[in-house]
Amino acid sequence: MYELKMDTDTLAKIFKALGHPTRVKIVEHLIKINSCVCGEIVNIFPFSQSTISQHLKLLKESGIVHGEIEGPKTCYCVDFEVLNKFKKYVSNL
Amino acid sequence: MYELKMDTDTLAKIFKALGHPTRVKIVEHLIKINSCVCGEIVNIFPFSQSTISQHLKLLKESGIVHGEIEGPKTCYCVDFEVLNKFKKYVSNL
DNA sequence: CTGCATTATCGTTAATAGACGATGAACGAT
DNA sequence: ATCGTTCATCGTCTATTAACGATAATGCAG
Repeated sequence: MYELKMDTDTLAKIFKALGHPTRVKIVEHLIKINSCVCGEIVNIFPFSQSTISQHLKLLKESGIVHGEIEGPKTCYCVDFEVLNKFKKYVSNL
Repeated sequence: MYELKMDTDTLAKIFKALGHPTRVKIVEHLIKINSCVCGEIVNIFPFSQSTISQHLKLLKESGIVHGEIEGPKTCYCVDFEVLNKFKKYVSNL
């Protein structure tokens, strides 16, 4: 049903998405709270709302995170399907 | 003796270094042959020698790879110390 | 319908990355 | 001492990234 392996381009895109300290911290935070989180991500970091929004967009485009609109807010959470495939790849390096 | 944890900036630098398909393949290759390899890396990829040299430089700067000069050649190999810490981080995500 | 809160997008600017060819540096062999 | 091999670095060009403020879009509350 699902692809088992990730191709190199997909992997590189995820690596690239994680290639910024702020995005690493965003993903760590999303994993830690283990649920979707709406909005307050912006308040955690010393950057403007638009900058964080851009980081989230990059993370979404890589597939490691997805966001769902819930009314006026947007809910972000880790895509554990993708994360687990990614982790499996790294652990097999 | 060694640092056990990698700080976020170091991690992000490694992720970033792996954030390009060619560099992913270079690292995969270095791991597969499990030894230092001199030179012929350039021949594997359809890019110029200078481009590959740049990619290797980035990988070296991230710490995941190191290169040693052996006479007129340069020997590249994975720094398994760094790689293992990195793998441990990812597996704990 | 008006306004408020929330998030995305646009436009800008400066910095970094990706690719190349050309040049330069280091070494071994002749 | 010169030549060929190997690799790094420089300069250039284009494209992408990171950050911001400003603006737009969405949906809820009144």
